[in-house]
This record gives sequence, C-alpha cells and structure tokens, in this order.
Amino acid sequence: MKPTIYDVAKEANVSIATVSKVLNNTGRISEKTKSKILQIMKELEYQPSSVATALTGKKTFTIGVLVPDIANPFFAEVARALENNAREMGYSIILCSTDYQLEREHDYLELLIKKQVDGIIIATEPKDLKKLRSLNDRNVPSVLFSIDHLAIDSHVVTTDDLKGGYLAGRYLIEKGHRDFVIITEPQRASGVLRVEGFKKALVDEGVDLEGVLVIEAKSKINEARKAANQILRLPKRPSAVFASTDLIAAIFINEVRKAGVSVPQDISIIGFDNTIHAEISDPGLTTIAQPIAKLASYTIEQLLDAIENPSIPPNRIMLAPTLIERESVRDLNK
Amino acid sequence: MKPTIYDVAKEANVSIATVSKVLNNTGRISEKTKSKILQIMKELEYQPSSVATALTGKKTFTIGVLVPDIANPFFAEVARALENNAREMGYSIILCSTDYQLEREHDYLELLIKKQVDGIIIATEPKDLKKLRSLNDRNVPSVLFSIDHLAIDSHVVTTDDLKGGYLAGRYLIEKGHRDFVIITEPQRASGVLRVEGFKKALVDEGVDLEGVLVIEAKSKINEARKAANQILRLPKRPSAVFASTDLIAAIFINEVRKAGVSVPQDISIIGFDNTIHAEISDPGLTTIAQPIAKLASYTIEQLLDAIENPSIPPNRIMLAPTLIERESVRDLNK
DNA sequence: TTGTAAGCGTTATCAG
DNA sequence: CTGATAACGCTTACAA
Repeated sequence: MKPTIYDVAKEANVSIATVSKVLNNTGRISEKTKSKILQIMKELEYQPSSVATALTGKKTFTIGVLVPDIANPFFAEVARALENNAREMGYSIILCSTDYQLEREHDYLELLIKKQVDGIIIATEPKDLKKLRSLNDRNVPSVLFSIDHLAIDSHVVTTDDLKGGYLAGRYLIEKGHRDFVIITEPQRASGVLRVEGFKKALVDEGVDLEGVLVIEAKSKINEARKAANQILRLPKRPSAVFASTDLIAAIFINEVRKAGVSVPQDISIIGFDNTIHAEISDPGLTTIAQPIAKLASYTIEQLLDAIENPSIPPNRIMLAPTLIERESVRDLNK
Repeated sequence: MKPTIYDVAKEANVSIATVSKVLNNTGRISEKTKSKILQIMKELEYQPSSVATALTGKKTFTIGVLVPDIANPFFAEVARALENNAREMGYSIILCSTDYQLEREHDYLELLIKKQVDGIIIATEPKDLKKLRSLNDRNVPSVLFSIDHLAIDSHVVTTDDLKGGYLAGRYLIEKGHRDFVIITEPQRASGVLRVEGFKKALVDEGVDLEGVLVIEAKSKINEARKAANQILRLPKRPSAVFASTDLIAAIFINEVRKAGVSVPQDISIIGFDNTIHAEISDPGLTTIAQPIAKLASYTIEQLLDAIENPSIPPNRIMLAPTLIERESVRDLNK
C-alpha cells in the first residue's frame, strides 16, 4: 500500500503536522527531526498525495489543454511546447482533443471543471461559447491560444495572423509575382485574418484583387489535393499560391509535380506554420513561422498569473510571425 | 464560488448523504426528492469534485501516458487513439513527453504517482527500470505500448515488429529485389526486431546477408538525410532500401530525387509505421502499418482490467502489422 | 520546536 | 427512505 503521512509520522515518532511542515518547509523544525523525517520518507518512498493536497490547498497543479486534433503537426508542436513550459512550473497537462466537435468540447470542459484544474488553455476554435463563458463565473482562468474570440473574456496569446499574411504577400510581390491564388481553411478565424493580411499586402503594392482566386479547403490530405488540382486546371495558371497551412502547401507541391509542373520554376508557393512538412518537403517550403515556443511560454505565464490573481483583466498578447525562406518561391526579378 | 454538495443539500432541505445517493444512484430515494435534488443541481450548475471523490473512492479516473515525443507523428497518432479510447471509458489522460531523457521519465513517473493516476501507459523505451518496477510494488497498473521489456512486469500490447520486418523483406523479394540496404534506429528495441525480421525473410528466400549493409540513423531529419546520401555514394547502389520509420523513408525519397535518382524507377524503398509522411510523400510510400487504433483499444482494455483486478498476471498481446502498398517499390519482374 | 484538531468535498456505514 | 458521522490524506491555525 502507498504510504501516507501517518506512516511517516509513526515511523519517526512525531505528529503528522511535523511531517507536513518539513514537507512544505513551513514553520520551524529542528535540523535533527527534519533530517530524520526526510530519511524516513526516502526509506518508505513516500510521495505526498496531490489529491489530498488539492482538497485542502485548493490547487491541483493541473491544467487542461483543448486542441482540435493532436495528430495535426501544428498542434502536436503546440502541445509539446505547452507541456514543456507547464512542467517547468510544476504543472501537468490533461490533453483534450475536441476533434472540432461541439459535443466533445462541451464534455471536456465539464470534465475539466470536475477535475478542478487550475486553468484551461484553449487552442481550438471555440464552439461552446456558453460553457466557455461560464468558466469565468466559476473562476477558472483560461487563455486562448493562437485564436481569438471577442465574445470570450479570456486572456489571449496569439500570432499576428494578419501580419503573417501580409508578410507572405509582400514577399511574393518583392519576388516579382503578380498573379495569385489563395487556398484557405473556411470558417477558421485565423485563416480569414491570414487571407486578409495577404490581400492587404497586394493592395498596398497596387495589385488588383479582382483577379485573385480564393479556394477553400480544410487542412486535410484529400481536400488539399482537390484544391491543388483545381489550380492546375485553371485556364490561366497563377505565378504564385498562398496556402494557409503547410500541409496544404506540401501536398500542393507533390500534386503539382505529379502533373509535370515544377516548383518553383513553373509555380511558386508559400505556406504557413513552419511545421515539419515545410522542412521535409522538396523543395523546402518557404513559409510563415508562428513563434510556437514563445507563444507557449507567454501562455503559461499568463495562465499562472491569472491563477495567482484571478482578478487581473484579460490581456491580449500578439506575437509577430516571421518568414522562413526556403526554396519554394521563384525570384522573377532574376 | 463552486457549489458543493452542501450547497445542494441545504437548498433541497436534505442531508448531504441523500444528495450523494442520487449522485451515485445508490440506496433508495423517493422519486420526489430525487427529482427535486436533480433540479437543484441543474440550477446551481453543480459538478461534483472529482478530487474529493478520488480521496474517498480511491480512483482518479486519470491515466498517465508516457511518450518520447508528441511531435513525432507516430506518437501523435498514438496519443490520439489512446485519448479516444480512454475518454469513452470515462478516463482522461495526462500527457508526459520524456524527450528520451531518463530524468524526465523519472520525474514524470514520480509525478504520476503523486497524482494518484489509476494506471500508466508507457509508450517510450523505458530507461528508469528501477522506478518502473516500483510501480508494481505500489500497485499502479501499467501497460507497455508498442514496446517490450522483459525486465518489467507489466502488461504488454505491441505490434509484432519481427513480423513487420519479415513482411517488408518478403515483399521486396517478391518484387524481384536482391540487393538491400537497411536504415535503422540504433538502440531501439523495436528497430532491432524489425531488422531481424527483415533479415529472416531474406534468409528464408536464400539471399546472402553478407551483402546487406545496415546504416544506423535516428528518426530525425538530418540523420535521415545523412543516411540517404551515404547510400547515394555507395559504389554499388542497392535496388531496395528498408527504412525502419516512415520519416526516414520520406526524407530518403526527397534526397534521392534531388540527386536525380528516381523512386521507384532507380531505387525502391519501404518504410514502417504508416504515418502521414507515408501518405503524402511522392511517390506514395509503401510501408508497414501498425494497427494503432486496435493497439490503443487493447491497451486501454488491459489497463482498465488491471485497474479493476490488480492481481491478474501480465498479459502480452501482439498484434499483426500489415503491408500498405503504394508506389515506392518497383516490380522488377515486369 | 512540536502536537492537537478542524476542515477540504466526497462516499459509505449505520441508525432511525 | 433519509440522516448522522467516520474516513480519505493533507494543510494550517492555534495550543502546548
């Protein structure tokens, strides 16, 4: 059986209060009893039950992380970064994949409340706004990660998607491109912003938006393939494509090659997220990188702040993305 | 403040015992008080604290999952499958990435014990054998997922890696190949088995192992690139390559193409795991698929069994992998 | 410096 | 059918 504080106390001939004190370094204990107790804890391999601690101390040192799909490389990276930061601060993470389903999101939120997590990180486009708002009433701090939603009164840590799109647009124009197609995820707020930023760059550079086709595709293999082939069949092929995720871009490269069209000689493409797909694709994919590690550390920081001090007003932190230059965009000026 | 069972009881003019009973459907309660209490729970948005429940009931309905790296697509799939199965059974998952480090593995195991998880799934090559064995003494059930270790007295649910390697070998031979190079991860037990199975197939078909080069590379981008280029520089190029992971194989395809060598016309390759890399690579990667979904459901099943009945002896379940045929292997018979 | 005892939110065992 | 009450393992005044 797992030893309890009573076992340690008995073995050391002291009271449980004394044991508790050396455990938490509170109060004053003589070096002698302290070392004795420490010794006995070692021998018994005693581990305090954080369940019991949580019941008194009101903290579970656990945070819930809601992602749409952990098998998506971007969210896998996010989960890893969040977990890392959380661990360093003594917190562990309950993983919740909503699979983009309202019901799962709802159920997980209830679960997290039941489990008394100290805070929640939401990295999935929220659907159950009502439940989400009720978190505030229940004093469960939350941070929106890489998404934004005005209807929710949470802290927000996100990439400046608008700027990311702008970076992509300006880069393509600098490289001499003038005819574009955009592939974007429908109904995803960040996707909309990315496209908006992209278009803004075009406008600023005097490109007519009339001629810019926007194709909708989810970041899934078959939808991306369909979009790629749709572009291939276009009467007038664009010189460059802006894809709102790397997966879409990577698949575009492959589909296009199969059709005998080469990247970047015949057509250029730029992605978004800088996931592993961008790194291993051939040619290497030029893309917009979200500063995942930094986003994660800010997110954990915000959340822990909010846990310590529930009354602080919701902050919004927006980090700048950067352009990672690889080989998927041709320089038409040369 | 979060309502407790006392709030509900007071509001309903009953004792907490009664509330507890309707909560758990135990004992006999009149329909009238029952519905009244249910009603009040709704109004108050009452959620029983699973922390408190855990303290009495001895169960947390939480399980720990140790993976080496969640950003590796294989483990991301694994995590998703495990999470899915666990959720259906009312359990949630604490995600622990060891990053292949002994220290993290150790720390996470201690943490999981502190958190009183009901069970632990180990999907990372175990390093801290001592700690791991102590799980048994502490009556924390565990299941090894997709790995095997004789020194540990846990349940095991794994793919038959030996057979997987064998499948790959036999397939290549059927397609007329006779000259092979193997790229494998060093110091990973499953990698060793895969190679062993592969070699066994060759021997069974009368191929001389003398001529088979084995290159070691971790499943990381740069190591895989190095291995690929090493093969390209070989005086006598093999007709087929067996890579022990899809990532290695996918990168091989790209590197080789950059060198003007084409897959499968000039050289064939077969991977392992059937991750997204296999699906999106160009050409599609023929690979050995681990039955992740089934592995996951068996794993959860075993773990829950062990939780219910800690005395059952360790089972070892070995599921058969299957070969997924795509376009990366040339049929030399034609 | 150390010990006693109340309290955290449940469940479960007895009484009524 | 319903209600006291102990127990779970720990923290924290307050006493000694």
